[in-house]
Amino acid sequence: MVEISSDVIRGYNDTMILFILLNGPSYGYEISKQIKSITDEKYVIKETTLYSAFTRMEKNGHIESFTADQDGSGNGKKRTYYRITDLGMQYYRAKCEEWDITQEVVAKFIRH
Amino acid sequence: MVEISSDVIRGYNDTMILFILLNGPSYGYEISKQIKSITDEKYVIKETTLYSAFTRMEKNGHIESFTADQDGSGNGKKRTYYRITDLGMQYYRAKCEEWDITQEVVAKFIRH
DNA sequence: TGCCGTACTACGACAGTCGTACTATGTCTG
DNA sequence: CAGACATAGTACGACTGTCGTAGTACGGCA
Repeated sequence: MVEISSDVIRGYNDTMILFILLNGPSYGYEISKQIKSITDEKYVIKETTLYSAFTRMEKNGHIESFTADQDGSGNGKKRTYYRITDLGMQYYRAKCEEWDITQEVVAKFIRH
Repeated sequence: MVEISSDVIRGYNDTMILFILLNGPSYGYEISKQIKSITDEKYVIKETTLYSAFTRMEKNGHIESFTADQDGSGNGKKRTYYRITDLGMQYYRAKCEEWDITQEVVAKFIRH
């Protein structure tokens, strides 16, 4: 099994998180499970990486947080949800474009 | 012009350097120029990044250094050349495989 | 009762990149 | 002839993102 080094993904964790949030607000634990399942467990984001990404991204204005119950009962435990902002959308789109270039560039140095 | 963030390339600088060295020994300034030209100036490695990569890679045993004159005259200024080692070759091949997986994984989070 | 899953927070370490600055030589140009 | 520019580096400290470790707290299930 080829392991993906974090140095490669570094710079795309935020993009992955934003991608998940395109489908509506979500929260830490759920996002980490989705990343795991989307990648067939080829990439599993570390908890600390994820939560520190939230802090950074909220500071950047790419996401907004709000708290809500786990169910709709109004008495349940609270969870911190995040939603993507307009700025986050812009950032996401820019990252997608950047990815195209990056792929091209790196490919020139790959020989099988 | 889409700029490639260093966080993405991080982890592939070494691979790029090794790729250049596949064609025989080379030295810092030459390698940086080659990376620039191969990528049509889409990626330009910083001097400090390059030279600190050399130190790291030699410590890792991925490259070996030796000094030689600029020309064959025997009186010229010395340059530090680097050549790829067997271990470096192995590392390079592993990185190429890793890249395939990385591409796949990141692609799942890209939407145009 | 104790463990697993959920849902986090805190803290400090580490690696790689980058800005800045400095040295030194050779060549080209006005 | 002076000054700019290309060549070929070294030194040092700052910064960012990731990660290891640890701890909290609640619910459900065996």
